[in-house]
Amino acid sequence: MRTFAQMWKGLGALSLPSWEKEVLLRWRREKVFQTAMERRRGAPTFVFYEGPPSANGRPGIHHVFARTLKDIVCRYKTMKGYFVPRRAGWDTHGLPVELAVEKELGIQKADIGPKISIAEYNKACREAVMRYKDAWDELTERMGYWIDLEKPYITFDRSYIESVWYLLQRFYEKGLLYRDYTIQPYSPAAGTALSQHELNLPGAYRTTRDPSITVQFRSRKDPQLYFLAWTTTPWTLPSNAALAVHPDYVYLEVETFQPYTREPIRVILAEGALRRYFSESELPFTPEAIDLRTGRLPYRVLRSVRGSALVEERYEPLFRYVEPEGEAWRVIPADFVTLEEGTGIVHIAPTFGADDLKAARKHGVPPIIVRDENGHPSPLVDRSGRFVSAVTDFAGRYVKNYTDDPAYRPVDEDITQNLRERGLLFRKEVYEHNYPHCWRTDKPILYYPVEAWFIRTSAMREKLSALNRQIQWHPPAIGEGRFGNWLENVEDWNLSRSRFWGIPLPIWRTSDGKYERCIGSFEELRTAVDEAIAAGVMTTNPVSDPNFDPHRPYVDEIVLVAPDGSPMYREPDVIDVWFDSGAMPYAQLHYPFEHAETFEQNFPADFIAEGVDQTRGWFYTLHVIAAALFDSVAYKRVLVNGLVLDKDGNKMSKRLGNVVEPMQLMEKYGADPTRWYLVSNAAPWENVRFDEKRLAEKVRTFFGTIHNAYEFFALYARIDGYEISSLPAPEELPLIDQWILSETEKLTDEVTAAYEDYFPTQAARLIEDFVIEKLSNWYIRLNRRRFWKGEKDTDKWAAFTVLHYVLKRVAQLMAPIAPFYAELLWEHLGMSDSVHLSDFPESNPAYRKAELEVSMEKVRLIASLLHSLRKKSGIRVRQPLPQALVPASYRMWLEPLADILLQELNLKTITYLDDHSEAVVYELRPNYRILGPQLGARMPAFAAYLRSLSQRDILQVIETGQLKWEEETYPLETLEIRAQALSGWLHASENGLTVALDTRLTPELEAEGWARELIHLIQLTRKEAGLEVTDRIQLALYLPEAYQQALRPHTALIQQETLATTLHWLKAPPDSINGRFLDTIPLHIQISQTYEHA
RNA sequence: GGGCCUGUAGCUCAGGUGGUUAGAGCGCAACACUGAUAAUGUUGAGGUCCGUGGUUCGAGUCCACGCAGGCCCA
Repeated sequence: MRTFAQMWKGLGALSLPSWEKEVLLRWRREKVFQTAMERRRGAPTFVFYEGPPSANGRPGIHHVFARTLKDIVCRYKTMKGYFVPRRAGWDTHGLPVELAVEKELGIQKADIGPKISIAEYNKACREAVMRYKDAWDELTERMGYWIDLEKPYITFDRSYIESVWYLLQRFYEKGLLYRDYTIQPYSPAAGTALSQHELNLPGAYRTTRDPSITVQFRSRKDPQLYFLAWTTTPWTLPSNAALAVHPDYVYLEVETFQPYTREPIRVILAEGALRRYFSESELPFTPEAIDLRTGRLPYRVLRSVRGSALVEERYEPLFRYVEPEGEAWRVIPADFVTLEEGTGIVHIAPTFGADDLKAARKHGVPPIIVRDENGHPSPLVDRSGRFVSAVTDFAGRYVKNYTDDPAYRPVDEDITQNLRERGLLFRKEVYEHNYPHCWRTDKPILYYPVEAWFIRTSAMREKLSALNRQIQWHPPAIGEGRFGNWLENVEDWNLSRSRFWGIPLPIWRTSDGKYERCIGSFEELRTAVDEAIAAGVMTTNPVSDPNFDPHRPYVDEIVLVAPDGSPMYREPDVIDVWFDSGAMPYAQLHYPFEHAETFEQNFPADFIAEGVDQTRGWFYTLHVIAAALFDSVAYKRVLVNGLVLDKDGNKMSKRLGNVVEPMQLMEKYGADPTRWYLVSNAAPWENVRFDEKRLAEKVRTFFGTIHNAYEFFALYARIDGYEISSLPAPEELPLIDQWILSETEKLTDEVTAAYEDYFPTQAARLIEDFVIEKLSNWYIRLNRRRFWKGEKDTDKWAAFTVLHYVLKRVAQLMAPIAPFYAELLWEHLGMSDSVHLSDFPESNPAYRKAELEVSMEKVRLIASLLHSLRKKSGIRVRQPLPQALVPASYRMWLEPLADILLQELNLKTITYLDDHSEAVVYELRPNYRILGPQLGARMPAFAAYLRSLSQRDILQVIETGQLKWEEETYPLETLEIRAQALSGWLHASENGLTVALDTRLTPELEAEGWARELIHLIQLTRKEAGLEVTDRIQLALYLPEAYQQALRPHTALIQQETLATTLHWLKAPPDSINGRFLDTIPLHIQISQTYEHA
């Protein structure tokens, strides 16, 4: 057992990184995290979900940010008595993994199959995805993020996938999972769809020159009338299925000439596009006026009409290679129509444009497609980028030069020529724009129809929105705005990804699409395979193997049998990885196959936290799955964090070289300051500009201060062998102790409220302010003497006890945010266990003295004003001054604490000036808050009147308690009285408070100042001599006689303060004068240590 | 193009429901203290509250339109 004197060991200069490592060792050795969990087992559960990161990249500082927030909440809730299971997870599928593997293997997507088998490829992905797991685990531990890394959920696990299949089957059974096609960026040269990510690669968008043609669609009901539409992709015109107009725009019917045939025609285009095609200047209305070079055409406007009135008009198609399977070739309304380019009428090819498809579906316009012998639909351009045979005129032609054929003739030109010959080309130009290219083949992409499976989220809009309103968003704006708006307009969720490394869609179909089956468990699949074996389409059952890998390609090898005996093949897609992570509440528990009860208890989450970028990611997919299948929210509360930008507000990127490496940062400054900085700097949802300088500053300002406070305590506790004692009742303590305790209790309440509000920023700021301002700057500084003077009396003991109590409380309050230093402080304060095993403190109302807090605030304000006055006077604080003058209204606040003020400012008395004192110069101002609504526009006049009053008038108003103005009486409450000055004194004012300082010195005061000056000089000498603060000395002094005389009455004080057992005044100056008194007077100080005899 | 967020001192940020002298910390400068001393304290300088217009007796705060930056989506 250590003694208390041994216990209060100092830590020495602040070195958080190395201390933190010791704390980590201790946590590991004593299994503190596990203990913290165990102790709360059986308590109410606080459900937290960890969003799974992907371990195929290194963790960055933004991960530290999000994880700090999660950790704070979980630690806080644990201290508050909740059982908070925290299970790590890994997101393992998806494009980033595939890309990394392809880069490493030096292959491309197209090589999968020919050069490398899917099995090998997926094996490489599986190995690659956990590449940085160690770096992640290391970071997790180093930053103090308490989460269970032993049994993480992993999205590629068999059990995880089985749960996902179960969920997909439930979507399927509810009719919410369906097959359709979607328009996606597609590279015919590479033969593959491209992801958004690939389009965003640098260099993907390039300036391209394309033909830009305006063509005429002949109206069915009026053969002389044409709709003008504009396109930069003439090759899509054979696939035209509709024309779109904006329902609110004005359209004009214009009489003009066909520029190539010179026949008179009438055309329709938007009023806002008129100038683009017809010049303002008057041209004679004759064919001769046509100027093909400038595009100037004579014209006459015949009538105008709203876009909505054109809807449903029919027109003749430009090309009629295929008969549509429905009502095509009509005008439909669409909001996306603009006047920026073209005619205000948009050519719609549902097979080659995402907007086109959307609008066509909305209005029941069929796509222009052909069907093969099996009835499979196909667009008019095949997957290699060539027109199909049905497009007789251009059959087999590439729509772009995908084969680097030097003799390639752009089919766009031929189509244009064809139209021109038929009198349907209205204008031809060249258009320069940014168009996406395939990053592998450098060829322009096509927007192309791709088969896909969708979740019918559009059918759930209302439910999604209603459930969203139950979620508490921090901040609310994201829930209402970004997320809420998104839900209200949500489109169906395209689940399909034509890739390899992902959870395979568990759907099998016959080739003719007649039969289809969605599998929901391995058992179901096993049975289905048995049936297939019985029917002869399979020979063995791989699913019987308990280690069956449900990934591709193994799952692709499974063929099932349809009721009519025909084989069913798996739909080749894998699913969007966002579904993986959104399925995490269920799949991490292998629900419903196992742990159904645990699931019930852990759904939905009480709390999740991730970055804003997850709004359409994890936040969304969690929400959709829970809403669709469980009629519930997936999380009750979500804390959204902003981005971590560099110090100039730029996004961090490897390219800019401004990426902050979190491990290095924590090695250099420590995890606690990093956490504290990220949290205290700004609200979580704001973007943080990460500035290393500020982090370094945080170490000094906050951690340095609290550490100094502890070191101060330990220094004297050690000397006196302080033993931890219970806190005396408040009334037994000096007011200053009562004050700091009251502030401590207040802090406890406020910090608790901040944590309860999921606002750790506020908690951190409150703690900072308390530690720096209240504790260090005021309480400790003012009480230093109590810790070292004299013997172990009750007052000294109380000081120790109070400071110990306060530091201990701070350790607990800061523990969620700065778990390391809090732990260290807790331990060094002699507390057993871990601070993280303690119960979060409740404030003790018995120690709360609100009025004392206010008083002290006034004292500090006045002290600050008086300090500035001393400064102005040029009289140093060592010199006592006779009095300060303060308005009498402050008496009730100041009187109990007057000693503090006297001591701090080295004053003899405080004089309270009567409110009606002639010495005070007053100013009257209106109380705007009260009079504003009453006086309205007369306000300025009233204010002017008050300014015009003389001192005498004002004093009279104060005496009588009322003011008369314009026939009306105004009581004192409607006015504000400010003491503006104190005539004849050195004074200062702030916020209507004026104080003054009496700087007149008497000989007595002056002598006292000298004594203190002398003490100061002797202390310096002691220090130079290297004496301990407790060493006794013998003192011999020389000063000129007059000073000796004046100082005699203070001999005792001098001896006491300098621990001088004897003081001998030298009559004559010694040979060597070794000092100067008050800068000029010759002084000699001679000290020698007194050795006490045993 | 749409949705959302942000804009206050050199830097990072506070500024319930509008109230007339806009605050803090850091940094900077000066000083003090010298029994927390590689510590501590005090004071000071420093602002077109992004801009323009509006509502109001009164706008950093409310409204409109812009500008700049950011995120997400097209």
